[in-house]
Amino acid sequence: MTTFRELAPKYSAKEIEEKWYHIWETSGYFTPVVDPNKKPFVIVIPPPNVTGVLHMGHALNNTIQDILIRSNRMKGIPTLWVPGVDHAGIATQNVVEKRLVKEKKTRHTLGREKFVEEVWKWKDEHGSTIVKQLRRLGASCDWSRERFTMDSGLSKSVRETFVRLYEQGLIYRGDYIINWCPRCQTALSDEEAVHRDLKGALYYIKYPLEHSSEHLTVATTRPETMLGDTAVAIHPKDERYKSFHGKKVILPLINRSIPIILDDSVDPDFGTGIVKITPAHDPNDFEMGKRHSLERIKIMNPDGTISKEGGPYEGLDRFEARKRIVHDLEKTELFVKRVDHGHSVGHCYRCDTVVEPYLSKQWFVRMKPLAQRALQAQASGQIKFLPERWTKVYVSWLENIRDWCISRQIWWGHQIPVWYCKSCGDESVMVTRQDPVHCPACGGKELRQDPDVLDTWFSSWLWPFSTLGWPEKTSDLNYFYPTSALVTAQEIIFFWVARMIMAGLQFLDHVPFHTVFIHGTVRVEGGQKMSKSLGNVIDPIEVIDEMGADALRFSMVMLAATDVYLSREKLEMGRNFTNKIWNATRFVFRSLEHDEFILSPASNPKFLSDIDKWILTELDRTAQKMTENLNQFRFFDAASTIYHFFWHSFCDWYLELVKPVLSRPKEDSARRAVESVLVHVLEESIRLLHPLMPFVTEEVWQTLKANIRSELFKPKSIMLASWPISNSLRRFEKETLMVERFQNVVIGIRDLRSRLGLKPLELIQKVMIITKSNELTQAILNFRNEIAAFAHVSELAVGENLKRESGMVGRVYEDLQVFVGGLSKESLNQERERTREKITELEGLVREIDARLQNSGFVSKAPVEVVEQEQARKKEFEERLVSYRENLTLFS
RNA sequence: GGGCGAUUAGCUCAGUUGGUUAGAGCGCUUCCUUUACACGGAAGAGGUCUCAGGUUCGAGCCCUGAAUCGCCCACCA
Repeated sequence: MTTFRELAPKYSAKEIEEKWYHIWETSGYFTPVVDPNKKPFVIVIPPPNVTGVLHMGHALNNTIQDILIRSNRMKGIPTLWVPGVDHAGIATQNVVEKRLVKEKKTRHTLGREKFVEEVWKWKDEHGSTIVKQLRRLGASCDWSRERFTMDSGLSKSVRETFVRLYEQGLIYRGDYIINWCPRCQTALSDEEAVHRDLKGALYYIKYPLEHSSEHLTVATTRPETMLGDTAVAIHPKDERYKSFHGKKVILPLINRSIPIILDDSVDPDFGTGIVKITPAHDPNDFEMGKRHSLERIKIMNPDGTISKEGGPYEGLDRFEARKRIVHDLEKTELFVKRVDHGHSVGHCYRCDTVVEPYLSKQWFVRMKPLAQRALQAQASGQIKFLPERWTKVYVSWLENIRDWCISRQIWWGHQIPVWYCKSCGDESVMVTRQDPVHCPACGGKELRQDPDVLDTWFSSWLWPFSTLGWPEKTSDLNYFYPTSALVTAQEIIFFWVARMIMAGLQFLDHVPFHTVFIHGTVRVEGGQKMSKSLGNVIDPIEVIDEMGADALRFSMVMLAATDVYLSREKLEMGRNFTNKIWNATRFVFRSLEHDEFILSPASNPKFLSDIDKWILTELDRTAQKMTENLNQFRFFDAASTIYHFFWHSFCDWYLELVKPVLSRPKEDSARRAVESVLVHVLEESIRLLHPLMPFVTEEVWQTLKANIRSELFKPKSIMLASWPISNSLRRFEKETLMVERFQNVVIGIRDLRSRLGLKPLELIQKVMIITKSNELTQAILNFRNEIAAFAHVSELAVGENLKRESGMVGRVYEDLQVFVGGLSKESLNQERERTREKITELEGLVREIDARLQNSGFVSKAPVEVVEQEQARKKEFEERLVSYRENLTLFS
């Protein structure tokens, strides 16, 4: 048993964190106790990639989730946080392929089956890295419900979803232009092609008119695609080119005759107003090709080299081909010019290769009908974004949604549940829940499954219900769906959030969550995103090793009101606060002489001093504010509320004030009361802090529990202790006001002391406090010992009608004045100047208020309270002015 | 091209429906090793709230415009 006396002088985060996390997990505290009479609080984790390692974005994201989970759990609500990992198709495949390269193997030499086995092996060995790291952060996920997007249950959800959508006519297969990554050799969705502005060039090339010496000049940024041109297009109303209508041009280098077509989509103002059309390599051209029934010539292989359709350029890499084509054209009269041209080019979000618009046969989900319901759900208030402005991002994406390309030409992922009959060909498509054994059309048994796998997001979008057992009607699904909140970053609103909402509505007729909380992006100081490739990463695990998880969590929350620009120094805030908590605890513990305390001291006020009542009142206010802040997802405000209370109210004032009391004998009743208050305030503070800083608070709480016999410590863990509930009966407003007066007196004396060059421990001979009422005089006298101790004063005079002595300087408050005497001439001169400045300042303020009060508009239109308030302020300032002016006369 | 956000102390940012003399952390200055904590304590300096108009009795907050920065979206051949 840890005893109070044994509390280590230094907080050793590592040991304590490991100890408590292990106990929490093995005791099953993360697993909710289902209570049918209570509405549960549920979050599903944004599943990190199985290839991932914890970065600061995860640290922030999961800290916020854990705060919500832990605070709700303490409120006695059955609370579930579902953890899991995403199989991250392309990313994982890339990682494993890279490892194979070291062994001089490729996935093709291994074959599909062996390769997938390799990936599973890799997953088993390395895939749990991030899951372990989440534990180090303190995340109170229910690990007994941990899921993986490729596990059998989730695979079943994926299959069910695909089949349903297919049956509903919402999945189709077709030849379209998609984004193709020549390095990964797979299709990508529009969201996976990241557009970036690049410096490129616009090449002007003459296309000679057939049977004529005339020519048309086209402008293109991708000259290599001309190998696949099957037309040139002009705007039908473009007067310049009217005479070319119906004619043909000869494609240079290839010498193919291609038509001149008329199309409204041509912008006459761009380039020459003439555009070359490559239907197989450009989405616009593809559409135009459909309208004009143009041939589609694929001039590129999947690896980005020129295909045999490219004639003399066959085999060249696409960028090499571009250079060669430009070079070859330059040798003819057909090359006009090259001008610099900035344009936006898609890049593979996984490997950053420039993607190619590429014609191929892919599977798509028809998104419009799904988007419709998702928009409706938002409009009817079933979905709320926080902060609200993200609603607009969500809405405009859904309004402009395009079909989702879901097939990927990789091997790691959910293979598409589609079979083709070898004898009937690709047109006979079997899409079934059970693997088919024969072709329903011809009875043939030679079936072939579509080799493609599904986009990883096709499993992620089912996450809020697939993790709970859907499509089975499990009790988990019944009890925990829909979930309560989703916490994520802005980057995946499209990828994930919007699609989950669509899936929830489509498959369960209910939004998957009600609140979407979007937190900031973590960046490095200077503004870049934190990324490995930039080498500017601050590793959260290193920070945890060095400062502790609590420090990291607290700092992140304090910083994350908006996007976070992180630096090492900023993280010290949390470290320092952890240290403060630990040391305050040590102080409290070593001050305790008893082992039984009044654990709700506020209900026994007769034993309490005004100072006790003040700290209890502040504590109650803190509990109330924190609860409100957390309810509104205002994590920064919650954190700064408790930070301020604990550090500045509790440590700086209360602990210092009670030190003299704690030097009294054990039997002293005031001492006894103070001990109770200390235990009470400390205990409740750490309960308030627990969602933010789970480890240090558990350690402190358990030490209290081990040494104090009380109902309060009945729970086995602070995790299971109750969330403090604010109660006006625990507040002492009048005493609190008095303590604030007293604090002002102390601050005033200290200010004067420091201003007049007196050392902190140098005794001040005389302090005089002039009050405006006998009541206040008595109140101040109650604090005479504290004032003497705090301000180091040998003689203290308090009263309403005291005579100020010449040579004393003072500070003026609303209803009292503090004077200090025994000063040097130099100090007096300085203080005289300061008093003059103060007078000028107050005169200015009074003039301002006067102007306001004389403004008839203000008096007639402002609320009565505001007018009265202004009048009161004026009166107060004027009184202070009188005092300061009188003070001025005392300097002589 | 469209949209969104930001602009408040030296730095990083709060400031919730308009209403006292605009706050915090870090940094800075002065003092203090007083037995919980120097990862600390006390005191202090520091702001024409980007600019220009407007609404209002009253604007950091609402409206219009401008500038600068950042982010997102987009089929700029």
